[in-house]
Amino acid sequence: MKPVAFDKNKSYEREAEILKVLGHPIRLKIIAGLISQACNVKKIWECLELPQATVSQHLALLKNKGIIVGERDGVEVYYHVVSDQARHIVQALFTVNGCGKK
Amino acid sequence: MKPVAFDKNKSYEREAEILKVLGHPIRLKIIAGLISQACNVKKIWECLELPQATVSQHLALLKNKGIIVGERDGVEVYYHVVSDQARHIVQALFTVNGCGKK
DNA sequence: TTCAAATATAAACAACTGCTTATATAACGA
DNA sequence: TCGTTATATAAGCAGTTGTTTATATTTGAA
Repeated sequence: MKPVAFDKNKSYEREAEILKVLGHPIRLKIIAGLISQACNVKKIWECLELPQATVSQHLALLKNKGIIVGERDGVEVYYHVVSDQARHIVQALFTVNGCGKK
Repeated sequence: MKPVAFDKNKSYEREAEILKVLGHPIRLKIIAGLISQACNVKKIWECLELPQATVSQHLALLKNKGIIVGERDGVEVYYHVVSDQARHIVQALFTVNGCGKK
């Protein structure tokens, strides 16, 4: 049967959470970067010219939501994107141009 | 030339804002509903069993970000989605299953 | 062991968000 | 005009978020 347009029962909690996590300029920047190439933490904060702690905390958030994972290689930790959902969202975000004005 | 992976200059402000606005369970519910059919305010808050003011405020937010527009028909206001970007994001969100775990 | 580099974590605090409650505005019919 | 319905807006407040600063942890090299 067809889904109801406005469904009070379907919660959307999980889906909203993903959008919310990606909905921050720094995290979006990080994810966009990690989609194009896995990377260690230092390179990220150096490239973005942001404090190390700030970047680390954003990475922790993304990791906790299952969007990225880190792999340790010696002293460094390389992060890469594991969520196809995140990849598709970012792709959708950038393949459509502008704000929908006709 | 190829884009740099981590670009401190590209700001992502606008893009992050769209994700942020959609990244709330109620607003996501509203948008998902409006994508499948334009609707007036009363029907929305009745279907979702939410206070009128709450829904109105979320609608105002979505409207201010250029994601929906309202059209008045007498006393009622019908809202519909105008942002293709929003449509694509929601589509991406629901066509990919789960959280990227392998 | 000791040191330095890379990364993570914690505390504090200002700023922002979302809800509730109350009130305002708009449109229409009697 | 008045009352009613639909919608919007505002104030207040609790809870959340993001940044800064400081400290902890992990690893490898000397």
